[in-house]
Amino acid sequence: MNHAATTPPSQNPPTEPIRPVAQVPDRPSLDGLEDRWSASWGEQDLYAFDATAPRERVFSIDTPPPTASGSLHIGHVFSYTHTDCMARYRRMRGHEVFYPMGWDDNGLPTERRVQNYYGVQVDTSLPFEADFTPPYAGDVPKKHRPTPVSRQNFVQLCLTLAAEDEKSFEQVFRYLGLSVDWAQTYQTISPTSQQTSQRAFLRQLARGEAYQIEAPTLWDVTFQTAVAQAELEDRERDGAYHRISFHGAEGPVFIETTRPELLAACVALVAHPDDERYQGLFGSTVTSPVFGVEVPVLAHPLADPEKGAGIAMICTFGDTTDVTWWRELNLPTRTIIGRDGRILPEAPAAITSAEGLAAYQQLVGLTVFSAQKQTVELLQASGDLHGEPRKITHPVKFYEKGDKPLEIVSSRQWYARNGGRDADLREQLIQRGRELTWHPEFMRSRYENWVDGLAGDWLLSRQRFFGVPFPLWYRLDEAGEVVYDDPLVPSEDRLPIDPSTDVPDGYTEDQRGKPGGFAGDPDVLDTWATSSLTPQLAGRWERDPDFFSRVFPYDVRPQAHDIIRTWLFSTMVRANAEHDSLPWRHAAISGWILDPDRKKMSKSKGNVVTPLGLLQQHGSDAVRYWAASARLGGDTAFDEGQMKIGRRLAIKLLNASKFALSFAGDEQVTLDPAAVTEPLDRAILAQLATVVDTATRAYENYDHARALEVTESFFWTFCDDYLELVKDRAYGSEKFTAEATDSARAALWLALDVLLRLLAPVLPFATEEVWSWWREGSVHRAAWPTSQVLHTAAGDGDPSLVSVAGSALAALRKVKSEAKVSQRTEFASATLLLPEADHEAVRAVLADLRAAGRVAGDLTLGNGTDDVTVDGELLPPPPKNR
RNA sequence: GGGCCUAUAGCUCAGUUGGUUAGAGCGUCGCGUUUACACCGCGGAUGUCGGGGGUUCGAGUCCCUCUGGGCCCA
Repeated sequence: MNHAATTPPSQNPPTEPIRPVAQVPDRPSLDGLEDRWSASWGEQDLYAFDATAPRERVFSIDTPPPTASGSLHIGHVFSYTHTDCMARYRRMRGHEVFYPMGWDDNGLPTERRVQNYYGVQVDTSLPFEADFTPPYAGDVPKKHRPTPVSRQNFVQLCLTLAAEDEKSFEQVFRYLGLSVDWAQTYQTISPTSQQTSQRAFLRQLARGEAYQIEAPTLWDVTFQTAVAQAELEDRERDGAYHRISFHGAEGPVFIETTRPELLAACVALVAHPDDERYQGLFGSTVTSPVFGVEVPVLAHPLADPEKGAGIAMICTFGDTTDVTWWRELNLPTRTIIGRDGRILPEAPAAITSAEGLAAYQQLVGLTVFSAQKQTVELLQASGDLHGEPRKITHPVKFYEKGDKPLEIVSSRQWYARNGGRDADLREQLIQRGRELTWHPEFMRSRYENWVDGLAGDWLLSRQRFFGVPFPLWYRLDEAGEVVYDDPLVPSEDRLPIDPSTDVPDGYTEDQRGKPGGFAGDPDVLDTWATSSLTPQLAGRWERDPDFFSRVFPYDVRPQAHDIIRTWLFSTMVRANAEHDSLPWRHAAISGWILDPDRKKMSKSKGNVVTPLGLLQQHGSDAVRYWAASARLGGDTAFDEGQMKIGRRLAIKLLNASKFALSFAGDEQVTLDPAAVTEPLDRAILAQLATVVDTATRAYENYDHARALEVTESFFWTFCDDYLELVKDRAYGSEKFTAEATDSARAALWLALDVLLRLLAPVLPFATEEVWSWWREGSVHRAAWPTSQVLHTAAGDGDPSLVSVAGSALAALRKVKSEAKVSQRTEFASATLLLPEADHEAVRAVLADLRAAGRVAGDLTLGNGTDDVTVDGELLPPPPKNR
């Protein structure tokens, strides 16, 4: 583990100016703090990044850009709070924090939202309409048939809606109190991002990392686009094994398949080379039923003897195993499924018999689903379907955003090397993963697991409308056919370009689409191809080299674990290739929010809790408290109870602060360690010194939850025991000397000063509010506390005094509680029974105990156990007021 | 099938490199309107640390194994 703590740039003791007179409200309240302080921070540019800071003083964050055209959910609030706690801690440590925000408005989610919001659909054949008004805006009736619009109009709608969504996101994040520098915002679709993305692609192309190839490709028939491995997910689906007979020289050969509709696309049968049942068949041929195509029987180790009949038909293409077989066994291609998911009009050339062609005609134009039914009927008619289909459930590959099973079609696509076909590169990327410090550590195995399992290179091209275009054109030969081999590439200074409107050098617009002319690449880049460049986008790569050198490689990438295989991995691939470096030093991986049933929270569950509503209901500090209570990597229950606790903590902080500051009256609060003379006061500060050290160590180790826990737990002891014990003394009761009173006040103020700083990252609003009562400037630009001042004040004070005194106080309270009388009831006299070893400690705080326990007469000590008890005489309870 | 995480009070979770009698908050029950705080305070009760085995003077903690939950990959 890499625990190397960053050397703090400044370790000055706190010197932030103290106001001459503290202004404490009569009734402190959390209400309205979010609006007031977020506005104030904005006006002051409190979180502005100073781009002149030297790299070693910069702490840079590669913030996840939320998908602008979705909606923020509670998971965003959760993980962004983790990041913000880090950012605020680092800022207080004296780092210049680079904390940008991005909006991921590029890609399919935006397309989908625009379609649904405006009730439109792209028709690429339509021309641009300058004054186009969409038929609806968010109020599309159910029965509305999408209005066709041109691609350019559609893109404009995407940009318009994304901009609106971004505004509302920013509002939520400001309300949440994220200390983002809002001047550093970027969008993944902006011209600058397109330029960066296209530039990076051209570099990949120049280095030979990007290439195009005609190959079987996973295809989503709904979205009409190719899909990459990283976007796949398996879903359990019902299916059925159909037992089908092929006709061999020695009699029928039975295979079992879940996809009988692909029979016309069958190119071979395959069994495991060791499978004794089929030894005699290897090398022979059989004829497919219904279509009458002769196919070979082959051996391949991927054939699973346990599965079905142990012999399978290979079709082009039913699944990824078919693709492997097809490639490794050099099989022909017989495509029957089109890109719309329907059976193609043209039968494969291998089907030659009249019966076969007639049968194929019955399938043409059918969906996969209907084609299956039809094929089954054909098989039944020919007597080649045996028995009832045997129902099973099996994993089927889906596009993660789609709802129809993926098909595999052969198509020309762009790919980028990512180690999927290259053991050296793969090893290099795994090594990069080991250079990265993961929080928590075990998340690295997710990464390695993914890299190890890569099945091929990164599919870059998408057949969509809204996205970053490929910055390429192709020559058209004399027949008007596209010449793919030698794309026309723009120089980098022309970027960004749109090949559908821009013209390659040496050509004119009127040559577009003409024989001997050119054609633009119609595709857009995978959104991850742009999102993998967030360090470069936010860091102004190639646009401002000085700026870039101050932020890159970044200090930390915060994100959730579900996108390790996509965002994290692809960013590693790009940085490794382009910069020969890690993109960041640390990866801080947040867990997920689970609903009370321990399931991942999702919109489809109909959970209508909006983040803003939640923040308004409980207060931002309260919600942040809930989020910050969870350590990195831990999946966490959505728990409003925890938010209520956070709210109480924030309120308690206001009230305890008011109490401590009230003792100054019209005098200036002082932070004078020398004034702390009483043993109990020194004890509490000694304990707080340990808290500071522990919390600091925790933050250095990206463990905000531990820092909060130790601080919070101290704070409650501080309030419940310490404040009660010193109350009388701090008020200046005549039972105490002026020096003793001053000691209590000094300790309270010193403790408050430190506590506000410790809690500032988690509770930015309440701490800023209190800070403003008595300090100049913002607590969020104040120095993180060190234990030094506290040690000075505590001297040789024994921190264990606090707990000894606390349990003695609890024993006194318990007597009253059990006697069912008010805590104001006085003891005539009392004896504390506790271990003799503790007597000396308790004697040191006896006066405070007498006051807090309201012992009118003597308070003496006797021998007892750790479980402190009291032998005492209570006076009659005081009369009830009012 | 391979891998990762997780199992501690009714609930949510802490428990450092093994070290007496296992903690916190919530909830619950009882009491209390005390001039920081009723968005409050005080006090009480609550556990075979998932099961089994092992290492050790000593295991919630380390090892093995079984079981449950969650996730990633195939």
